[in-house]
Amino acid sequence: MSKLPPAIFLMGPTASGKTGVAVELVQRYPVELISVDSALVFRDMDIGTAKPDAATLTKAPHHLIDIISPTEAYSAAAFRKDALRLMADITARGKVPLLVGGTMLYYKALREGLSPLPQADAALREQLDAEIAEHGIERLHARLAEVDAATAARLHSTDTQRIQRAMEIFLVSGKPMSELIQQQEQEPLPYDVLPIALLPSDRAVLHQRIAVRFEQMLKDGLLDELKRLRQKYPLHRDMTSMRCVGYRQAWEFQEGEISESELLEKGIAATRQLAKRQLTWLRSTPDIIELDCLQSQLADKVASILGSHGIGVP
RNA sequence: GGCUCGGUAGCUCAGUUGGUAGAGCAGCGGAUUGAAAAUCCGCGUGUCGGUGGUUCGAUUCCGCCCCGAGCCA
Repeated sequence: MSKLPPAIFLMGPTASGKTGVAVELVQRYPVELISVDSALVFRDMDIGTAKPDAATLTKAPHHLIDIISPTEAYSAAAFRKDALRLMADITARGKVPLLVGGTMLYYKALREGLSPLPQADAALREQLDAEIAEHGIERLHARLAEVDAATAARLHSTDTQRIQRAMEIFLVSGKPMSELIQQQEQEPLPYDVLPIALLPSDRAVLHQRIAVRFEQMLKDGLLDELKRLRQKYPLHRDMTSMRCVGYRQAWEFQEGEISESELLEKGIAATRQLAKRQLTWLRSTPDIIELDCLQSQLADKVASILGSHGIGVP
């Protein structure tokens, strides 16, 4: 029996109430919050990301919120590095790291590690973008097949992003991705992880919540927020930040490409689709403790799970 | 009240010169290694508005009825 320090993962689809639970727990238990969210990292993107408000963040501070500009890029690898550092600090302070958020790839990268692949190369990506625009993705897929047949066979010929990434890996490192990923990072996560998933027992209810929340975002000024962002930063619609659910559709509306009712409909649909993909991840996540996020007193239910695992008793 | 055009999947519509039908979107399932709120893959039975008639056979042709839009009174 190893004596690894504990860490809590609080997972769940968008609009499942993760933040509310985390905020309650941090006030009752010796835990510190680390956000696991690829959209909350962006500064000045508050309404559309459903970021906890300033007052909430004051009483329940989250690490890894507001850490980069909307013009910058974050990544699963950057998250892993940041989270490992923060978790070590938190543990050293005698507290328990509570990771909360909905970016499932980040949890996976943290738990299982990442292969030693080269990091993103913005200039090269631009070059490949141009090539794809001119010759099409099929041709890049064919080129990839010449240098990395295994990866090309694994990827569908229309999966632009992964084909581009695989080619980037080869061009930067001189080695095929299929070879590099054999060398999985060995070190397991040095924590005793308690993974909890908040899942809706009734999908229709989650959908209803999503609709209400998106309408509220529009009332709260999502469009104004995007206007301010575009004034403050040199944003482009292809940037990661501007591909976020809500912002993408708001951008389309501001460009006159869709109507206001389409903005509402498409924003809500995109959020539902996000939730569905998050649920797919959760089904394949090992060892999770499932809780119905639609029940009342959710935080208490989570607290009792922590208690039964020896967390929270001072 | 008369005439015209519509009524087909949850939505928008295509189509069947008569052999019971298919796209997009939505939805559902899946994949997921430095962009992941991204990117991609798979899944299409629905009283073809209702009812009578013609026919071996009607969603398709004809009659009547219902509903919607428009024009004329």
